[in-house]
Amino acid sequence: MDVPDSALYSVAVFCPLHQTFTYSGPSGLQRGQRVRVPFGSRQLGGVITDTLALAPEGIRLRALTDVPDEHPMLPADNCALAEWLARYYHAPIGEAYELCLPAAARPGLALPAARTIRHLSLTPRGRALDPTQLRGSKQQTLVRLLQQHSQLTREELKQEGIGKPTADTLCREELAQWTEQQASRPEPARASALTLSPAQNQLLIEFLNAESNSTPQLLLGATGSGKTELYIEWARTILLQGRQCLILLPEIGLTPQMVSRFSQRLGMTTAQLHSGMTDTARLRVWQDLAHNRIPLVLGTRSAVLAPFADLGLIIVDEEHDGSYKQQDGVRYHARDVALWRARQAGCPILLGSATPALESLQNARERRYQRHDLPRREDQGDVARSLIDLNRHAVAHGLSTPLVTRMDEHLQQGRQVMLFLNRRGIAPSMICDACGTIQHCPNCSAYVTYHENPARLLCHHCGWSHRPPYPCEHCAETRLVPLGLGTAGLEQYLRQRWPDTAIWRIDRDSIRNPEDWARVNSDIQAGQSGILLGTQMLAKGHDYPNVTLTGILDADSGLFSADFRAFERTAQLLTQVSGRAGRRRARAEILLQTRLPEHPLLNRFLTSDYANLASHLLEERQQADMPPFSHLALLRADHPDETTALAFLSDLSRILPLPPEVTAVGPVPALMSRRAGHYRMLWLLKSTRRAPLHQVLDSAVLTVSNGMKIPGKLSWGIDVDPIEF
DNA sequence: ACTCTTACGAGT
DNA sequence: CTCGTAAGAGTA
Repeated sequence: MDVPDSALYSVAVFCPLHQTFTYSGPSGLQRGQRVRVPFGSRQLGGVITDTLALAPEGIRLRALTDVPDEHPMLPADNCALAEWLARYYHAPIGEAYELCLPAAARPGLALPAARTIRHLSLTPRGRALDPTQLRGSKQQTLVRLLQQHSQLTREELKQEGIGKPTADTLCREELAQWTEQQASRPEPARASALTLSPAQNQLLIEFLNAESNSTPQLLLGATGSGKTELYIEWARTILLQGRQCLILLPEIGLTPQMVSRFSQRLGMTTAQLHSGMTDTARLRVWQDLAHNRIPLVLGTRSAVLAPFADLGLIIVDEEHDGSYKQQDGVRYHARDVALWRARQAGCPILLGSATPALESLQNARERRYQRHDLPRREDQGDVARSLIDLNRHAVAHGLSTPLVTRMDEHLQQGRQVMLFLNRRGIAPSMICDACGTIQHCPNCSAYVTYHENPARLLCHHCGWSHRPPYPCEHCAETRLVPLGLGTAGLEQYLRQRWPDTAIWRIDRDSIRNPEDWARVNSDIQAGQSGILLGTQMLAKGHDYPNVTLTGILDADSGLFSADFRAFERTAQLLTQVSGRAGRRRARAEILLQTRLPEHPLLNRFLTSDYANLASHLLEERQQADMPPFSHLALLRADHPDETTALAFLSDLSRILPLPPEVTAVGPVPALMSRRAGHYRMLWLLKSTRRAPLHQVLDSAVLTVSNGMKIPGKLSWGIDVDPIEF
């Protein structure tokens, strides 16, 4: 028998609006339950946020159309998380709730009517493709497309003969068994003294003591100091209490390696959450975490939004890493979300890095965090750093004569040499041989790069690509030649100059998946003499104990950016790259090629550790009244037409009253002023206290949603604590 | 975001 | 006078 719709609910509807909507529905529904609602002429998904006693006036009350689950899909903690995300990042409430659900559980996604792949005509490059005839990654891509377009599950597709089922990587009810095994181990802290160094053990005891207070712990652990072992041993004690651990990592590339280290040392299977998994696999982990069937998970950015039945510890590895910041939609920072979650769950949190963000170091200075330092292990040799003045030495193919001499010496001794060049491709730009014009991407304010295998002009910012020959944008002659040096170009030269030496290239083009990483890495670890070269992927990856010489080919490349964080990022990158090498006794050296041998940052880097560099940078930030000594937020507007984007922000800046503490800059063009055919403008807000900043952002949202006219094709948004301009 | 409504210009 | 694109408003 049908129950009449007797109750009223506030629903966060999955659409980009900054309000909830009221619906009638059967009584007894709870906050966090998924619903489907009529919205205009559409049916959209949403989540119940509240029960109401009476409806707002002047609305046409409509009834929920569907309640797919018996119980709330989002636990109370995660509803609170969604509300906080919407409030802090000034995101539409429905988008914040949608973000907190795994993709496979977002009922509002528009689903095409077609249920069978027979009705689909997928014709990439104009040719019809039969997925059963494809193999490997091509097939996977097609399977993903088919899934999106056909609404078929992976299993159903498999019945059609397409794709293979996902492997079950989860650890299910092993925990009781594991805990029993652990009982035979001695007391945790003492047990670790078997396996941990005295310094590590001391820190572990400090961490265990810190569990009772709510201060976040900051671990400044040099590369090679053994941060990971500490993570694992702290996690072990939490698991033994029967509570859950969340370990955040910046990159999907690092996850498999960490998963196997955790699994091995803990003696249990560990789960992972990252964007490389299928939606179904992620949904399964997500639900197992919510029901306490998984004790520990390693994951990238979005894992910080997962539900936990009994969260006991959060660890954020490489906490300074920019990939923790989401750059579209709800622009959250996973480290900051993690801090909020730890506070809410009342559990300890550890931020670890060899090169912490200046924000975190300042928080430690102000005693908001407790700082711990972990030095390198004693058996590891020291590193000598020096500059090579490129104004005084000949350079061929990016390598100065002194660097080549040192490379030959190290290679002859059977050592490995590492070359760092933060540009991929054959060349970072192309110049016209006829008129000298450097070529731009037709859609972005950026240079095109040149790649080979296959030969292509590429834009690294929008994905534009063109097969040569390509006419010059200025004179239309087809005489473009590569200009400058990228990692692929360097590799070509190295193979020619050192034909009998092993060469390993590590960048996004040569390392496409974790398997590639693992293969190249085990090759290098085998210890054979050779040269490895790569982009910043080198800084994020593994340790290379046999590398005794590191060459930074262009130490200046990070010093010219208009971004106020450029020096911080350069200091972090140089420190991380340097830290990869020089382990195990042998004295290692680092050579930085520069055209600015007097540059204070580079000179300080020669003699100082990161903490010392950072305190100088903090002083500069304080002088400039920039973060962490002030807070930033920005309003962005994108439009195909530059004046429209500008006009929108100018109007807003004229309308909105600014509290005295808030200063505004602009509107100004973004550092990359045009991207993918859209002009991007920014209006920058700065304040010493956060509250007045949020006040301005609130009134901006109010102004735009109530009555301010928005031109078509204009997309606008708010970025709180931005890291890109 | 999406879709339904209204506005205006070229074509019959 | 109708069809087609474009800008605008509203979603409970």
